[in-house]
Amino acid sequence: MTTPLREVYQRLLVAYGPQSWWPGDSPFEVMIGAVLTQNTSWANVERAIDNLRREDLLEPQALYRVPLEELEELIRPAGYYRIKARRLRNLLELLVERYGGSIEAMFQTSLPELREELLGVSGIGPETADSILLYAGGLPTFVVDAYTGRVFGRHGWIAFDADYQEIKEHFEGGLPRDAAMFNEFHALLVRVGKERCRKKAPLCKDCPLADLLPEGGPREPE
DNA sequence: TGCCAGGCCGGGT
DNA sequence: ACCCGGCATGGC
Repeated sequence: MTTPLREVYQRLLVAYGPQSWWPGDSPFEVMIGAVLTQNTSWANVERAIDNLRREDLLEPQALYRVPLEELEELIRPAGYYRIKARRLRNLLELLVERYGGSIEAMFQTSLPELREELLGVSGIGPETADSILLYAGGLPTFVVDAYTGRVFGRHGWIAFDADYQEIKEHFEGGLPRDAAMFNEFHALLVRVGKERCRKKAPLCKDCPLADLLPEGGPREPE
């Protein structure tokens, strides 16, 4: 049985409506948020971003010039603040030193090339890279996160031990290469994951995908 | 109180 | 090629 990708997408869209996702007033802000939200709730990320906004630091050159210790204190509410300050700095070095601080210039680079460049930055892994490419750059790459694997794993559509690349290819291979749809689909998966597919226990009652569950209810990892 | 949140790295087998 | 500890704040 092949995964009913389009069916899942349609149901989520009907149930929840368009998510108009990834709050951020600019591509740069979205990019910063992608790093800050690593394994962290968005509410905490917003506090950190608010701190940066208050100091007028949501601009590449300005943030690049902030001393590391100062950056650490500003983003502290987002957690992992020391390592994330270093990761932001690494990313800013790519943006400023290679692209002159121009987001527009950065996104002139082709999707596969820019993806590799981002992955070459210490602290930018596949999900963060894809989030930047899709949500800041509007480029058609599918973002996989913990919810994606959990929702599809519990329905038996993918293996629980499938790695990032496998899951990504599962989606990209079964859908048209459309950035707006990738954007919406991932946002909907986070929505249904948060509300109906927590780590501790699945809340399958009233889930828009409930009747697509396999016999015997949701699957669990070994 | 303890568990969890929109990961990723580096060192050890 | 895996496996695992470390990283840190705030909400429920």
